[in-house]
Amino acid sequence: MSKRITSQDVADLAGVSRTTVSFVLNNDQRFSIRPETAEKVRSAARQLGYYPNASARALASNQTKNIGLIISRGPQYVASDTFLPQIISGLLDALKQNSQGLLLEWVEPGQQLQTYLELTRAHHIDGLILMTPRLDDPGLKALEEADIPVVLMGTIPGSSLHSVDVDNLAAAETAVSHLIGLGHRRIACITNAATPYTSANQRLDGYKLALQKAGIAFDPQLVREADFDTQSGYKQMCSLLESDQDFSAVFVASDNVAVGAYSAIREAGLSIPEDISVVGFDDIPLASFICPTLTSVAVSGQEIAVESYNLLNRLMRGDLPESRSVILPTRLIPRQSSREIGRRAKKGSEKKSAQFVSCVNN
Amino acid sequence: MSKRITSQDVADLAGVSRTTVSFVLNNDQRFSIRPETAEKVRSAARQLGYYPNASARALASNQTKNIGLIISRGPQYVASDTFLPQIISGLLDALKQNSQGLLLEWVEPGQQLQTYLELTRAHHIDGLILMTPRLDDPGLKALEEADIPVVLMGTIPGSSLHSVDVDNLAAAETAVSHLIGLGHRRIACITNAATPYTSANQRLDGYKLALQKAGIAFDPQLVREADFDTQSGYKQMCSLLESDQDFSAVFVASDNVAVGAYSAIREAGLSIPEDISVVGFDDIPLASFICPTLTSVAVSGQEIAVESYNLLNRLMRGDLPESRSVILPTRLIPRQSSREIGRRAKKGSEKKSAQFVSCVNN
DNA sequence: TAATAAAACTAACGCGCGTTAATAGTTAGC
DNA sequence: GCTAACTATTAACGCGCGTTAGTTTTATTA
Repeated sequence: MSKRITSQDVADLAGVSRTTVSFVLNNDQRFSIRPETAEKVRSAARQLGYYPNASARALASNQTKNIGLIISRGPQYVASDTFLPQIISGLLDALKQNSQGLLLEWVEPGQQLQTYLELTRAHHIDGLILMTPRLDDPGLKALEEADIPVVLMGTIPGSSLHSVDVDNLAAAETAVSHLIGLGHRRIACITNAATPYTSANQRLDGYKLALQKAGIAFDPQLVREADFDTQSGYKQMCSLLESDQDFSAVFVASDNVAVGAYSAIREAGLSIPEDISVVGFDDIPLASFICPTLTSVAVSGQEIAVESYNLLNRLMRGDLPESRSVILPTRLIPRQSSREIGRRAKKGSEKKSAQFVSCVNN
Repeated sequence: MSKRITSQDVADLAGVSRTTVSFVLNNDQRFSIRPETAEKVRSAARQLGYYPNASARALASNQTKNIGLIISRGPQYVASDTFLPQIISGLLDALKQNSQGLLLEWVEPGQQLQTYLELTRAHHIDGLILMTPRLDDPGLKALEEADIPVVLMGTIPGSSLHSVDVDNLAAAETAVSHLIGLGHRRIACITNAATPYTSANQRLDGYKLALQKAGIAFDPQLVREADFDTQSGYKQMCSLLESDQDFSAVFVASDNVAVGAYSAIREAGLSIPEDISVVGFDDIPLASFICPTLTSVAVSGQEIAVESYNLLNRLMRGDLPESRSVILPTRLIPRQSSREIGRRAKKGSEKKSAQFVSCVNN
C-alpha cells in the first residue's frame, strides 16, 4: 500500500503552503490566487493523483456531502419493489450533478428511532429522505428535531416535516371514477399495503370518495389489504373471488400487486377485462407489456426522487420553501384491462382481437 | 441547533477522561476498565444522547464503515432494473448486521476511471462492489491497484479482482438444452445486454454450446442483442419475427427482456408456447405470475449480494480466500412458456387448460 | 513494610483538511 | 519617498476521535 498523498505533498511539490492548495482546489473566491500559482498547484495535484480525504474534509467542514435514503420496510419487501429502482435512479442522477453521495439504509418497524438518531446525530449525512414512512413510526418526532434537513417521500398528516408525494387521493378517485364511467357499480379494492402506510390509506379514501360521488354505497366486504408484493396480490384476489361477493371490476392500488391479481383471476377461469376490469397504480414499466395491458395511474418515481432531492437541497442551503409539501400530478392511462361492463366478447373472434392488439401503445 | 455533544462531554459527566470513554464505548478488550466505571460512562452517554461523530471516527481510525456499490450503467437502465432491488436488499441485510453503511453510485461508460479513483482514493469507503462490470471498462486496472478491497459482481476474464457470479454459461446451456430436449431445433436467442457485458457474452456462449452438443449449427441470423429493458426485448423480438427466419423457440437471456418478447409475440398473433416456446433468465418475482408463466433460470440476487459481501468482508479483514472467484449455482424452473414442439393445443379446450392452470406453482 | 506486579486510568499526539488572523509583497496616490 | 490600499500567501488552530506511552492507584508477594 503506497503512502497516502495529502495536501501537504501537493503544497510541497508546488512550492506553496497547504492553505494555498486548499484555496485553489476548492475554488475559494474570497481569496485571490495568482493564476500561475493556481496552475502550479493544480498541476502538482494532477501529477501526484491527489484526492482530498473525505473524512478529513467532512470533519473540518462539517459537511459529509452525502445524503441518506431510508426505506422504511423490511428487506423482503425491498427485494420485490419494482418502484425502488426508479427512485434510486432519479436520486443518483440528481446527486451526481452536485457530486454528492447516496447512503442507503432500510429500517424495520420497531427500530426507527435508533436508526434515525444514529444517522442524524452521528453526522453520517447532510440530509435525509425517508421513503414510504409509516403513520405509526415512533421516530418521526426525532426527525422533526434533527439537526439536519429531512424530506418525507410520502405524507404524514400533522407532521411538521417537509414532504413530496403524489396526490394519492385524487389519483385513486380518478381511477375508480374511470371504472364507474365504464358502467361498473360493484367495484372491489385491493390496497397496496397495510394502513399504517399513508399511501394505502389515501388511495383507499380516494376509492371511497369516488363511490360516494357516484352514489354507490361503500361495502367493506369488497376491500382487501395487500402487502406490497405480487404474492399478496394473488392471495387477496383469491380471497375476493372465493367470497360470494359479486363485482365486475377491481381497483388495485399497486401494479405489482395487480399482477398477482391477474394471476388469481385467470386461475379462477375468468377473463380480464371481459369478466373483471382491473385498474392498477404506479404504471410500472411492465404495465404496458403484460397481457392484457394494464390500465394504471402513472406515477413517475424519478420525478418524485428529483423533487425530493431538490426540496432537500433547498433546505440544506437554508432557504425555506413557502410550502411544506410538494404534490405531484398523476394521470390515468387507460389500457386493455378496463372496459365497459357487460361487453362480453363473443367467444373466439373478439377475444382474439383483444388479446392480440398491440401491447405497447400506452 | 443545539450544541453538539462530544466524547469530552461524556467524559466530564462521568468524571473520567476522554480516553476511558473511548475504551468503554468501543469495548476495547485490550484495556481493562472497572465495571462500575464502565457503567458510569455508559450511563452518561445514554443520558446525553451521545453519538460518536462518524467523520472524526473515520479520520482517526481510517475506517469509514461504509462500503460502496457501483452500478456500471446509465440511470435510464437502472430505473427499470427489476433485479437491482434484490441485490440491494441482500446487501443491506448483511451490512446491517455489521452496522456498516451502503454508499450507492452509478457510473456511465467513459467516466469509470474518474469515479473509481475518487471513490477509492478519497476514502469514502472501506470496500467496493462493482455490479455488472463491462469488459471494456477502462477503470478496472485502477481498481486492481486500489488501496481498498474490490469484489466484482460478474466476471471479467483475466482480471486479478475477486468476483462473485453465477455460472452463466452452464445455466444458459441448461436452458437451451431444455428446449432442445423438448424437440426444438430452430432456437432463436435474444441476449440480455450488449456484448461488453460479460454476462451477455457468457449466456450467448452457453446457447452456442448447447446447440453444438446437440449437433445443431449455430445461425447468427437467429441472434439479437437486447439492452436490459423490456422495451428492447419487444423490439428485438419484433425484429426476429419480421425476419423470414423460422424458429419454434427462443432463449431470452433476461426475464425483463422476455416480457417484452412476450408482448411482441402476442402482437404478431402467435401463442406461447403453442407457436413459440420461451425460456427466460433471472427468475424475477413476476416470472411465475405472468401469463403464461415463464420458464426461467433461477438466480438469487440476494444470494449473489450476500456472497459478494462476505467475500468483500474477508478481504477487508485481510484474510485472502483460496480462490479468486465464487461461482453460484442456478437451476432451471420449467413453467408454462416452454413445451414440446408441435404439440399445438386443440383450439378451445387445451388452450384454456394451459391458460388457466395455476400460475403460482414454481 | 517495602518491593513488585498488575490494574485502572490519563495526557497528549496525530489523522487530513478548512479557515481565520496575521504577514509579506505590490501597486497607487500625493 | 512615504503612506494607504490592495493582493498574495502562510502559520496556526480546531474539527472529534483513536491510540500509544506514560502515570497513578490498587493488589500481591517476600
